[in-house]
Amino acid sequence: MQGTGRKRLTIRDVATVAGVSSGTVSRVLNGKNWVSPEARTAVEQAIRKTGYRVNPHARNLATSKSNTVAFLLNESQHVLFEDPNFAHLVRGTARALAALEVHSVLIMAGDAAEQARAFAYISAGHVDGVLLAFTSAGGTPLVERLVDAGVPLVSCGLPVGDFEGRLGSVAADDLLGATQVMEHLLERGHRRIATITGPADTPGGIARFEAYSRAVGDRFDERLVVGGDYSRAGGAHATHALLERTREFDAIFAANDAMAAGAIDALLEAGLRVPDDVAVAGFDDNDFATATDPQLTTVRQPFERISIEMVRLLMDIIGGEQPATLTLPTTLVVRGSA
Amino acid sequence: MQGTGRKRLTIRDVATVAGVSSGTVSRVLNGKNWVSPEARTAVEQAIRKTGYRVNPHARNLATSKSNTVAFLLNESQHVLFEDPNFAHLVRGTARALAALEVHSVLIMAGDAAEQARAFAYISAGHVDGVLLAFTSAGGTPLVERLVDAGVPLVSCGLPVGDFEGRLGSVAADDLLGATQVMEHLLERGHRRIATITGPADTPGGIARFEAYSRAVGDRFDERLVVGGDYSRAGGAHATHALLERTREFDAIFAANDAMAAGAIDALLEAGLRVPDDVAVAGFDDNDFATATDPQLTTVRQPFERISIEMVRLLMDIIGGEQPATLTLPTTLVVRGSA
DNA sequence: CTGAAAGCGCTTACAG
DNA sequence: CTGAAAGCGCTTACAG
Repeated sequence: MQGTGRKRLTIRDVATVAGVSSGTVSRVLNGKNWVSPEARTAVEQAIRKTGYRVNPHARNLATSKSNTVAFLLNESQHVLFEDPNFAHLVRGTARALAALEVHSVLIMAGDAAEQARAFAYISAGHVDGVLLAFTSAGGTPLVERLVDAGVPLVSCGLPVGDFEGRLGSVAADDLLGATQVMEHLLERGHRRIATITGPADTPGGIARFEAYSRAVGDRFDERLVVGGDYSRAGGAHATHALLERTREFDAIFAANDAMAAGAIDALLEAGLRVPDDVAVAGFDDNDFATATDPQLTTVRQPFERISIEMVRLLMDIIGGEQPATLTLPTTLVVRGSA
Repeated sequence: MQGTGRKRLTIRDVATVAGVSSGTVSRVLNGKNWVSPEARTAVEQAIRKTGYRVNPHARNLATSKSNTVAFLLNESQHVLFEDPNFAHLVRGTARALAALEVHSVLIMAGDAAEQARAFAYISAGHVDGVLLAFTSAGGTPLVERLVDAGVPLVSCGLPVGDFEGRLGSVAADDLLGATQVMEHLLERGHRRIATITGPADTPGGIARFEAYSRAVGDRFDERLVVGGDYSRAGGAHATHALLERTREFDAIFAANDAMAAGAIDALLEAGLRVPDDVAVAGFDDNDFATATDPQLTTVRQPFERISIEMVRLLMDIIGGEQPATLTLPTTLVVRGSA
């Protein structure tokens, strides 16, 4: 990669220029303290002068670490690219990793063939650990193999399956968040609150519905519960289904913002006013929340912090710590829709 | 990564089990022919038995290659994730690379900081070459640095800027494709054809407009030309603008499918029928083309083949060949919209 | 066809 | 604080 065919510069070249041994060069490269100020500056100058760059392969071999972390996309691209939460997470973790000077790469593993390749790549030692988002059932086999192989792993949200204590995870407090919206809806005087749930095979979907059930208590009416798939179209569809069953509800709590946006679409289409006729609340506080009219009352997931903590946890695990689980608080964001 | 803390298996362990020297193990690993059938099977069995995996860092150091290629995302994620062409390309090239047993990683380089990190990562030798899609002006500086550093590179479409002969590229024949649609429109009897152009800083945008101009010839009327940004919303917006200027047109050629879909949105909204009042044609033949009603008449870009050729070209360049430029033919796809 | 050995470019105890 | 040296796990001429 050195432009012209020139032989690659090595640590020895730098040592020669600086008038020290290669061991010393390595020490300044790695920020060790057992280096005299003079030696250090001599080496630093030599590096600048020669344009030396360390050879990662040699370093990786010597340390048996790669100094890079993978963000694993174990879903079909399609699904992920449409999800703004996912974009936040990829961006946030990349930034957090960069601050620690560790590299990050994205690895796709949508179908079985890709999963096999991803496993080979990761377990061969190309990366020191892996970050994971939204593990749905489809990605579980890969995660299982990775965990079994002893690869440090942290996911956003608990993955489906039995991984207790074998991988780290950080998630927003779904129960708290959903309770916050429900209490807000109740405070505003709503008594017939419908809900559009998330998929039943996702921890978030389950917890948010649980909070809903507790909040409505005795008034629980299963006609007011309709299933969704976290997509905007799904939210609209669910709302239509709801409207066909009954018009006797004055609020909808959608398990995420995309579905809440879809609910508003459907409500407006049906000639209903939001929030006057029906209030709508979501969950996430992502791009969808401000793309509707009225904008969404919702629960903010602290993605920035989630990203940072995911990275911190992963680095801990790579460093030999036991995998921990972290739950972060959410905050209610009140806008026009409820 | 070896599950428990066991010492990592090496080629020597395999050699011992197989009763040969480590050199021989290496030879079968690398598919050399100077290995007797007996030795080969003995080694293969030993590998299976021990579960040995080669250490990529050691191999990379010895060969000074990484056997991995990067797909560089030198745009904000946002833009790319919404573009179905991009998804095809990433998927297609990953598959083509996999067939050659070379790894692929995605690297994001949206802002300046990420670009700097991407450059460091790539030029350090982590990858042997890089694939690039849709180089717009924003990504140019990075591409320039990479090219200067002698990194093998191939882009889909010619990048903006002066890179002649210094990077490979493969693209569909925009001029041909756009001419195909225009001729189809003309054959159907349309005489007042409007166009929604792509951004003027993209080669595709320029070529498609060029073909439009040639096709309309003397009848060129600048009121029928309106600028777009390749997005669906942009296409709708452009169409509204067009309708405000004049209603005297019987067809629209949009420079891509997303804008064509937007054009249909706007036309229907204005109470016009497609294709009866106004015919609409696009370019790409991607997911948008079949998501409209009526479905789009458009030009198919052979993404599958583009992907394969991009990889082939890149491997050639990595192998020491000079960067080549490849232009692939397009085909007209006639559906209901025109 | 195969073994012994050098070499890839670092890091890191080990002496001093 | 620093140098000499071993070691990381492969690949690849070089002999044979």
